[in-house]
Amino acid sequence: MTLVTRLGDLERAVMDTVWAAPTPLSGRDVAEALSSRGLAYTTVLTVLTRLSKKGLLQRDASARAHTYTATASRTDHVTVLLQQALGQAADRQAALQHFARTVSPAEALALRQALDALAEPDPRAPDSRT
Amino acid sequence: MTLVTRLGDLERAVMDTVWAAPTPLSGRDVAEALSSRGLAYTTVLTVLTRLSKKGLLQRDASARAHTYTATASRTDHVTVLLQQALGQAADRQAALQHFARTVSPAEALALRQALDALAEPDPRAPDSRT
DNA sequence: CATGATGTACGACGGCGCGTAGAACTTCTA
DNA sequence: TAGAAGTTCTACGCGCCGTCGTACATCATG
Repeated sequence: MTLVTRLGDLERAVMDTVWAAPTPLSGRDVAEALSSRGLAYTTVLTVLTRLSKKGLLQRDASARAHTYTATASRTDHVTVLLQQALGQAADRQAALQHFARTVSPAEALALRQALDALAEPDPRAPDSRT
Repeated sequence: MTLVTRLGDLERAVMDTVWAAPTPLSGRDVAEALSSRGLAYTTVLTVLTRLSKKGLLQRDASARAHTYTATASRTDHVTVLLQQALGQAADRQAALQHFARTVSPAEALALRQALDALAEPDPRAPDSRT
């Protein structure tokens, strides 16, 4: 089985469209968003269906025009990709360290913050809502 | 053009073999290493050639039996994969932060160390070889 | 109710990447 | 000089993906 990761160009464009939308989209919606590609409507439908079968989209068929939502956020998806990439390493830690040296300063900072938040699991009382 | 990333199963196995070897390998060497797959010798040769064309291997044709070396270390390769994955994100920093929360404690530590080393660019004198 | 309009489902085709390998051609080497 | 050992080239099959067309279902309306 191919990793869930495998996305073609059009598939990615469709996912981007869905991810960018705040609400479920119909095939027509997606087709319109991608109108610059001059695709046949059914082409978009096919891709939508394939993405659903791959588990990346969830279809709501209650209405006549089915609507689609992403099953995972784009960030979640990227995390999966990152983990998969990391899985290719012989030495995961070494790979991470090497990778850390390739990110931008801003990204390094963001990373550090996330790690800090991990290390100090909310020192304040659980309901410090005062 | 497909990203340099795309490796098939056999291609990956071949790369793993080459990466694991301390010295350039001949087609015969690789074929032997993968003998458990019962592949024809020419199959291995074909893959070796394809990987060379993809730039992942460098061929030394000086001897009769050509030898192959990886053009990048496995860790370098993984770094490319990680960057590519990250490139899929809409918000790279957010993606990294999300990712940071998914790594193991040991990996988090390794990451932090690398980031620390980045922040404090070698306080000691350049040639502190004493 | 008859008819478009709008939608979905299914099947197809072409191209490409990858696993797989045989055949042909080139060198060594005993 | 005849094999052995290597390489190159060509090719086939399959699965994925872009791309649709067609057939069938359903809805809104005059």
